[in-house]
Amino acid sequence: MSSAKRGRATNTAQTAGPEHATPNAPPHAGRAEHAVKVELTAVLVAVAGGEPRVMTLDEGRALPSGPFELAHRSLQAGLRDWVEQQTHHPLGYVEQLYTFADKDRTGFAGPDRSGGESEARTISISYLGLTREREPSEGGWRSWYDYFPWEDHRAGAPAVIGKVIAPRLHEWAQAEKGPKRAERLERARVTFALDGHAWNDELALQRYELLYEAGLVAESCRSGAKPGEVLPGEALAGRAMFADHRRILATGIARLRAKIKYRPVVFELMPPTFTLLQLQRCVEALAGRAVHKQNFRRLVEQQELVEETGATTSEAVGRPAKLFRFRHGVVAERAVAGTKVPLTRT
Amino acid sequence: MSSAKRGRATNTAQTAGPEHATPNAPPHAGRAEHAVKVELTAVLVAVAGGEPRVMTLDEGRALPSGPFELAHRSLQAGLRDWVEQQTHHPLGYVEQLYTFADKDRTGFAGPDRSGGESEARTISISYLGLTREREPSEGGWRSWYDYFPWEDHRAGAPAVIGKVIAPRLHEWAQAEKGPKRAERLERARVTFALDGHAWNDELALQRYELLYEAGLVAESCRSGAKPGEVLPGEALAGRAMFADHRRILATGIARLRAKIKYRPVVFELMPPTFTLLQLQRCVEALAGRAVHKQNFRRLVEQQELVEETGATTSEAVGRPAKLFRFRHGVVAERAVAGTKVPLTRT
DNA sequence: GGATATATGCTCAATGTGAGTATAGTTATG
DNA sequence: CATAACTATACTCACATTGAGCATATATCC
Repeated sequence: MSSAKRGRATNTAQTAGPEHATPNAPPHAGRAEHAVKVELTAVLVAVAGGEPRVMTLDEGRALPSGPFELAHRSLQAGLRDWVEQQTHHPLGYVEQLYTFADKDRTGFAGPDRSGGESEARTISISYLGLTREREPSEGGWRSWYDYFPWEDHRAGAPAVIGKVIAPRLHEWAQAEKGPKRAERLERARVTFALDGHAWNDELALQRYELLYEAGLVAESCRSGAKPGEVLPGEALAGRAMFADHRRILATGIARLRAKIKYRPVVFELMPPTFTLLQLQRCVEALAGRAVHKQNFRRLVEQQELVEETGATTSEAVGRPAKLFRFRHGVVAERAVAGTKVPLTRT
Repeated sequence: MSSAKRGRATNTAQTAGPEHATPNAPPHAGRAEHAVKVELTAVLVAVAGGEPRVMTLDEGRALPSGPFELAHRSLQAGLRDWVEQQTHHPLGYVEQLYTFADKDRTGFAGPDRSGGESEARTISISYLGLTREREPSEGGWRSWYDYFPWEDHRAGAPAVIGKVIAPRLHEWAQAEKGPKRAERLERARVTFALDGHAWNDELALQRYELLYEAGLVAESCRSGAKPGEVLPGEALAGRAMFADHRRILATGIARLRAKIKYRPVVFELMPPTFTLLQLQRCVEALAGRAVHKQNFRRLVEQQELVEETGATTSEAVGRPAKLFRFRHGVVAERAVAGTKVPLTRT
């Protein structure tokens, strides 16, 4: 066996053959490959002013992104390059979200959608990044509830769900019949907590996808809108984004909401010292729901994730609060173990 | 603005310009892109004979995989094509795992690693698939514990951990000093449950990565082995695989072990009817640890995921067991809610 | 000096969970 | 056919977790 036949990268062998007995030959070696474009996209999150913020470009219509290039050492390195170049904001904690390649979601054909002749495939690899805002109002940061107004349940369920979303999803379900109708109704009930179902903050992506399918967000009518579907009312839709960036944002929100419940990642979003209420507000901003104050403290303290600095603060009215900092040793341990969050039942 | 400028796919615009004010222009439009190869890889899992099996090719050295092609409608569709073509096994439940692109992990240069001049980038998108084995001993299926012998704790911690892994990881840690040594020791303790730490079955990937870094698996010495690292002893290593397929497999195992604890996916692996013990054995095979029998039944029943068929079976000795089937309605609901698994403390 | 607001400590009930005991219904074997 | 061996299934118990609420402490504001 020639050494040329086992190049370093997968699939470099150019000839098909019966050499399957070689220890390391990929089973499909020799087939022709097709190149596609690879796009890196970042959901960069910070919390400031009690709001969960996401870094955007182009007047809030796009997430930081750029093509994966040969010069990049790795996917993450490529992403860091793009984000730092586009936003001048350094990237801290980063984790991969999802890789999308749906044909009809990447495009953004409007009423005048141009022909699809040069149908190049684009694969979009998305990442979640966590950081702190540096200057008070650095450009580009927007509350993610601008894009998903129905996701903020900190002061109870938003009116838009009962007044607009529920009835229109109901119409959408009625457009089907039999088991398909029942299925649509059930999806709507579970994801939007209708008819007594409990609100599940981690279903942010499923909710967006449901609205997309039902034709209730602006992105629906770009290319995938089926005839007969309800068309979007701007009041409902929340802010739209370029291509499938809002879907990627929803994926990031869902992932982060799930993650804060079992891994101590809130730290990445907090200043060096903070009060327990600030920490709670941060969690509430992300989860989009209220947290039981006393139980939150109990949890944080019993997990030994924080320690007192000795100092106190009295920036607002009321009894001054102790300042805490994270215990980096414990945080590192727990990065692999568990952390939880106590919610309020109502 | 010309319609040519807003093609359907992301980044088709070829000229840079000041048109940032257009509603949908990607912020980096106009930059040159670089093509890379995209590889789809499947971790296809079944449970048979009380063992968790994974579908392999090439004498167990590779996972089913193939390049993403223009003809594929989507990433999943491409994956299904490849798997069905290579294994003749239909694919049921599928979920995306991770997208890898590390330069020094995709290759497999042995002692005679060929030059890296044509350094094409390969991105590898991996998926987890769940099915049932069809015929008794269809080719290609192997126990995943052949690849990760240290992961099977159903009959207690495997001897290899105490006898081989722990001492060699200790040596590896001693090669560093100061905080780095402490860090290595702590990683070893937490992931391999040394010094009284509890075994966490979901850390399969972290364990493999640790062994890889420590030079204790065969894959370590292909390209990334640093001088001064311990070299692999074959007894320890478990079965090796082509390129980074074993890492992908570890990712799949970790994901599946986490998933069965909160989502009813075991169903995909079970025959239409089964006894509760069979269901338990399936979960145990996946989790790699023993489950408390009575509590397992309590959990399964209280979650109303199964219903009696009315029939009983008496294939082995002992009191005949009732046969159950999954309640597909509830399963569909819970696909979004929760399911849990009671473990045994020891 | 209230009124008001936040901080913080403590109790309680309901539920979840790991574990053990007891009993029932089979097959294998002498 | 009695008994051993084994699996199925029911029930109990101790303890940890968790959602909720009450009580008290210490500030600011008017």
